[in-house]
Amino acid sequence: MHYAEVLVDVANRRLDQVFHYQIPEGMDLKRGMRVLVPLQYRQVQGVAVRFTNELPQGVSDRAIKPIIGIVGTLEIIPEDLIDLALWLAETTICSIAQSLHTVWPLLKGKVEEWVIPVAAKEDEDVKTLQILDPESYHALAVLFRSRNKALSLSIYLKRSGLTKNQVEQLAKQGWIRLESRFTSGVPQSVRKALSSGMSDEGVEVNTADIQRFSSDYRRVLTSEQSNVSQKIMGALAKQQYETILLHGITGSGKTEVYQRIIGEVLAQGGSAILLVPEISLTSQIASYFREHFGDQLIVLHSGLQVSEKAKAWQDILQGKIRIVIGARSAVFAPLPNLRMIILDEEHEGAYHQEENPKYHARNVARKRMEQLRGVVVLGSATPSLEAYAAAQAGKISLLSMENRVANRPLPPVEVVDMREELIKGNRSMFSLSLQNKLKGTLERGEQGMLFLNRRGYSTFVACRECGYVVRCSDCDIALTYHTQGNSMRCHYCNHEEIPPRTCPECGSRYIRFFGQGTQRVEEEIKGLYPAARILRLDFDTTRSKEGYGEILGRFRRQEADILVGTQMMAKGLDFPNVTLVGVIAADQMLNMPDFRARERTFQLLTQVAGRAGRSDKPGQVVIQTYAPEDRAIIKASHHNFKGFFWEEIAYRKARNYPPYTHVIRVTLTHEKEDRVIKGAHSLARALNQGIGSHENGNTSLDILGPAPAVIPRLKNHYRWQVSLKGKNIVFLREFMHQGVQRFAHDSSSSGVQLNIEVDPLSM
DNA sequence: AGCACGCCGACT
DNA sequence: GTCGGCGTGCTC
Repeated sequence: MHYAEVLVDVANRRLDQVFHYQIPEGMDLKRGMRVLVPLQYRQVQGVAVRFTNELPQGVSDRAIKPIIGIVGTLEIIPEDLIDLALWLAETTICSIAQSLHTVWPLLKGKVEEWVIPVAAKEDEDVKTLQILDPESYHALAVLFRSRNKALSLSIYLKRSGLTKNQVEQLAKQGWIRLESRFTSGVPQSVRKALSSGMSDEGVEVNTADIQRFSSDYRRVLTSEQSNVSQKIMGALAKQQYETILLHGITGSGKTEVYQRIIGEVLAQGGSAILLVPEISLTSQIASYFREHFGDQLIVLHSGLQVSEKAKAWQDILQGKIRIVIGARSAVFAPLPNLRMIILDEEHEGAYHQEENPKYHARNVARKRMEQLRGVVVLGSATPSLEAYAAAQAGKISLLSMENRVANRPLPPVEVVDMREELIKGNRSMFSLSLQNKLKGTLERGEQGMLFLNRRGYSTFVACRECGYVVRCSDCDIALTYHTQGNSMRCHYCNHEEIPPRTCPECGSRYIRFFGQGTQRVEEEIKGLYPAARILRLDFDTTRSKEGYGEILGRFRRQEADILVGTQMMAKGLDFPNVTLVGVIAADQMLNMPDFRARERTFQLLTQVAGRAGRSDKPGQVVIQTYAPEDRAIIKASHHNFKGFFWEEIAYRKARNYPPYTHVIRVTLTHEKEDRVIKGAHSLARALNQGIGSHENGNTSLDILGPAPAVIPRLKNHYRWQVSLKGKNIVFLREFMHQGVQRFAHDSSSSGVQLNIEVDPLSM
């Protein structure tokens, strides 16, 4: 007997195994095909992954059901991508259904029940029914009146007002037939949507950036650039997997290197993927590459319409496209003969996906290139400690570019100690030095950028009498005051409240706003320089008002003198007239309760500082801080990445933090507190059972918790945590996987949601 | 996930 | 008595 092994498309850990089905006579089933299969009471989609003559123990031959049919015969999932999906589910500990959908988005579409009237019953019998059972008659009339004489069950239930049971009764009596149909998620109108000639995201293309890139493109490569390109081409020629870290300071011209090496990949008949951290950055870099590579190139990211994405995928599969530029999800692009994946700004957190499967594009790129024997290039001016440490350990290669292209100097950075400002009697948000420099910048008709990594007006609202802090009723998070609408908002769930006039705890009138946000910066600038024109760039303004591109466009056209914003202002922006950059409170990031806070502060300061003086006008940077002696601030002010790296990596090693250790964190959530607590204890027990049954004698392993999560309640759900900590990530994953499987079979697990994070980026 | 089965409290 | 809520179990 020949069976097909099928992965079913149901996002549940308990179904993460192959199910065996009979292959009906005459069915031409191939590996990677999508199939419709019966699973208990329903029919589900699945992917045929293997053929076998054997059944696993405990599965009897009589239990095996036949495959119902093949779905979309043309779309066969390539073998390496099936393996990639299995690897992804294993390494991120998510369900196989979730990883399959991520690796192969064409899997969308669903099985639906349809109601079809039985033709023979239409005339005489229906009239009889009208007399005997008027209610059913009306329900049937709905169906016979519908245009195609068939409706999906869900629509039919709404229109007829029947319950599912009543519909099944009608089916038993022979009036109607119930049938499962597969509705593909890809509309036929695909072509139409794409021929209208929009830019890649339907966003206005930024001409200033295109011009900048174009002039760069015509330039001959510097010796550093061509040297580095040669070395990467050498790696490519070996036809072996290799990861190369390209550390090049801001303005050293990494983009031209990417262009040169992608050209080489194409010349060898291969194809390549270039990843950028954010969707907003794809269009400008794509315009630059399009000048050279024309329509062999496509932009791919999650912001595209379903139809656009489907069309793009079809073009890629048919070999019409050889370069894909996109955000992290583009790392899965099924390019034939893929030889290279480049991650620009590899240190960016946006390469990590927060939803299942919680993957890091860097790891996926490495896996794909291992499979296909290609090259991964990681580019950054401020590499992640992880990547640079791997390079120092010889696990990946390191190439450096230490000079800027036109020999433009990096801007001088002044660090201001805000404690001294207070001693001087200056109680404003701005140091005297920053005030002076702002004044000069405005007088010269130049522009400035002010950076504060906190939106809203103030960070919390509290009573000065009793210390009561206003918190979100669903999340237990301190609410942030926004002048807009005079409201307090929860930055986790967006819950909104009017601030109280008196303290709800003690009744005092001393309710005050503490801390500072971007709205407050805007207001204070207006007070100091009434004539200055100000724009604000943060989550609130980009969402509610004109949006990101619009605000940047206005600033670029110099319709404003000062741009106030959060970290979304730091990335890849190039405004020639900006000569002053001020960081209002560098400590805000530095003091986050996270061992990576210092690394992030260094990266952000370096990037923000890089916004000043990008043309021939000299730039200057002011960093305000209460911790001027901190290494992140000192090294960033000296533009000294290597110095920072060696100090910080020593600290990580001494404290046994990543990359010297690994963590898997599980957050359990449920509406009811007692259910989460029970669940968390049960999971901890399930994990503890693993100790001893494993050969973990010389492998370090700690089980931490169960304990309430850092945010104990979020969106009306209680949260508890259990974590694993240890040296060997492969062992940790396997250990956790088995623990979770045991937990899933425990009764206290039902209804409790698990959020599993392997090597979480923030702790 | 999605469905059936079985067990308990509050209604005609 | 029985309706319906929820906890439990199973899927080739």
